[in-house]
Amino acid sequence: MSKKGRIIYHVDMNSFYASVEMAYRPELKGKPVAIAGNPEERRGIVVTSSYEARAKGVKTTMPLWQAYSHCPSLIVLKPNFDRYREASRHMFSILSEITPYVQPVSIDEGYMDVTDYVNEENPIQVAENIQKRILNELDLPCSIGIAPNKFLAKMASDMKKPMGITVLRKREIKHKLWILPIEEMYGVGEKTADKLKKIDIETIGDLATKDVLTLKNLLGINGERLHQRANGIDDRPVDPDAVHEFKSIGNSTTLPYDMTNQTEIFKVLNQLSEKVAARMERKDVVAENIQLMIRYYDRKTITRSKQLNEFIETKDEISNIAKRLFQQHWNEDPVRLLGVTAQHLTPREEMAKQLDLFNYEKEAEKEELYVAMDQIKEKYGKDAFIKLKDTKAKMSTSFQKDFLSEFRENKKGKS
DNA sequence: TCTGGGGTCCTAGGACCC
DNA sequence: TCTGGGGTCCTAGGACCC
Repeated sequence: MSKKGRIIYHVDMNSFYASVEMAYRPELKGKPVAIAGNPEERRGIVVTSSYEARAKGVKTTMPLWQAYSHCPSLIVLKPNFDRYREASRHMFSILSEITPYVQPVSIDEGYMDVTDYVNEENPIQVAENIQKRILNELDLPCSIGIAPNKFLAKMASDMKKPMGITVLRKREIKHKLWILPIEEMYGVGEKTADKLKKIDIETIGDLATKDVLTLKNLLGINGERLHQRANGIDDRPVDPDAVHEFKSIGNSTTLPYDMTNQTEIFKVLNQLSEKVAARMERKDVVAENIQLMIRYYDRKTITRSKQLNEFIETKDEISNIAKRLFQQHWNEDPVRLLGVTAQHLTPREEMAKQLDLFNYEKEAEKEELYVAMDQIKEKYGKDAFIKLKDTKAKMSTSFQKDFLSEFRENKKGKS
């Protein structure tokens, strides 16, 4: 597939959680609605809010009390993740009717490569149909960006909300993209924006026309990449399989109050480990690394991990490692948040293959060891060999390895 | 009485091997 | 009796996104 002629959509649901709630309860329509983690507690923050709430100054990640102060009539709801997942599945199934090249990137957005499924003439028409179907079948608004690559499609879908369809062609970059402030660029967060502003980069255009070397020195490889993106270059393919490739599964929780009692803390670690184990089982994966996260009362956060030389999967295996890590690294300060994450995941089927290979290698090594010993017997006589055999039982694995590599070297030298 | 919970990717130093 | 450079793994932390 040629890179030049791609047509990529980025479909982005508008204030997704709030919109789903409004679809379920139409009486909420037109009202300021916010979804918050735990509305009963002071620690809740706004996860999503309706456009009516946003108009009053309510913003994502804002603490609830602050949101109320901006908008006293705010209706705050608990998240119903099952509903959101259900709506998400339905939405993606609509997209998948157009093309199999659909890559979900989160619960409420995804990319589509429609190059082979859309005539040159009608990409906008196709996008309109998608938008209408999602609205008719789910009562949910979305915005769609249409562009020759993922980055531009992502930026385009942000340009008109809600219910927008925006085309961003290569030749329109200068007047549609470059005029945007640098902090609106996907991939530029607070820290990077600050750094860029220090060298007088205020807009995406400033970034695009800056020399790459300066950017590389400032931001490393990311500087190079951002420069490319700002110039409309992005070759990343739409990868429908990316969803299945899990790198980690973790659960974390901000504690109802700061804890210093280890028994209480261990109880939480058990609960978190149980959740992680359950999700691992659902995804049918095993882990080789466990990470513990501790956030202290002052928000200072540390992560500590343990690489294992075996595959683990049960809640006890996970929680034992998490608890050990905790004991090793806790500084006895009050703990605000705990997290347990399983990393280096392997699908169970692949694990079986890997174990087979491992065993095979062990067997092969054993064979080699025997051959080496036979040679020693020949060379130095039976007595020497018997002595060697006695010590063999005491040989550590690492010693055996050294022994083998030496043997291999000698063999190489001879042949 | 600020700031959740789910992730991904990158960096950088030290260990270890060749 | 002095000392290179590349590759990979492990660990910890940081930036970013939704």
